[in-house]
Amino acid sequence: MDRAEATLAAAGRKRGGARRAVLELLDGEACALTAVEIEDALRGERYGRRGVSRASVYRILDELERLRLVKRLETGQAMARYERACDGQEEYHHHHLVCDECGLVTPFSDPALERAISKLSERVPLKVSEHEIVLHGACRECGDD
Amino acid sequence: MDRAEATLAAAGRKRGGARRAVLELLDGEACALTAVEIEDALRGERYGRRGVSRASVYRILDELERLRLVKRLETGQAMARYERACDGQEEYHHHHLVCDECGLVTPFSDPALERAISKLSERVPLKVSEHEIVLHGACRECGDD
DNA sequence: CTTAGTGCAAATTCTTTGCATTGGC
DNA sequence: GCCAATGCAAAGAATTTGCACTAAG
Repeated sequence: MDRAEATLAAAGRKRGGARRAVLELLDGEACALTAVEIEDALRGERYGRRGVSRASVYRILDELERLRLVKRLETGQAMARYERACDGQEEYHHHHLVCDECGLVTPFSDPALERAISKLSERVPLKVSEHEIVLHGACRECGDD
Repeated sequence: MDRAEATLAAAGRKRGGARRAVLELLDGEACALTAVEIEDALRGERYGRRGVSRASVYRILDELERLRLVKRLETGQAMARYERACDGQEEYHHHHLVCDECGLVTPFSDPALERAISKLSERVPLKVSEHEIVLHGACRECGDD
């Protein structure tokens, strides 16, 4: 949140209520939400029934992504998801499990995997800045045969 | 290819020229293509200038994906990409490097990473069937500062 | 000849843009 | 007051669907 405020100010931005609401929402959310989920959540009481138009949601997310305050991710579910970026904060870094049956998205993290990724990143023909890992399958609910 | 023919036959499908062309194209391609790239490629000489309507391309890819003959992947580039599935054939299994500047997509594979993934898959609340890894960054051309 | 395979065009869905208005500073 | 921030409605882009027609078995 603080970093967000600072970065935005540094970018010469004013504080809009809508953007503020989006930031607060994502800050409190552990995992990735879709634009529509965000729009709906902001219509709720929790955020003062403020309501933010969908266009604004997209515009705001897009800007936050450029400022690296938000990370956009694709889970193979036709719409993009967004979550706060954990700039450096290891404890927030994670990846996703996606249930292909019901669409449930859950976060997970694994040090061994991160180590493998970072070693790999050094010997690949790309200056790696991000990585995204998605495991697909059936969740407990759906896959209990 | 053979497996494809067999699977399709088993599913009671007839052999259409369009689907055949898509299969041949993907079979010869090492990495993932977008629907449009596929459509364009099939218009070319190599595939008898057959030409396959975009709707068919999507329909065919969708079916092949359901039959697990093709793998769909999202690289954060707004459109999905498709490549042949390497059912069991370890030597074909790979992941992707995406240059966020120019959009170049390159394949790579890494045994250590695969080991980490498979170990991880066992202790996660999901019956994992697939995994997808994408490294984002700047390629040689774009990131040579 | 029966059913899958295709093309074409219209329809959907997610996302972006244009333009007028509102609101920080 | 000036420029960023928003809302609304229209525009776009990728993908899907409906329907008529062709073709494989």
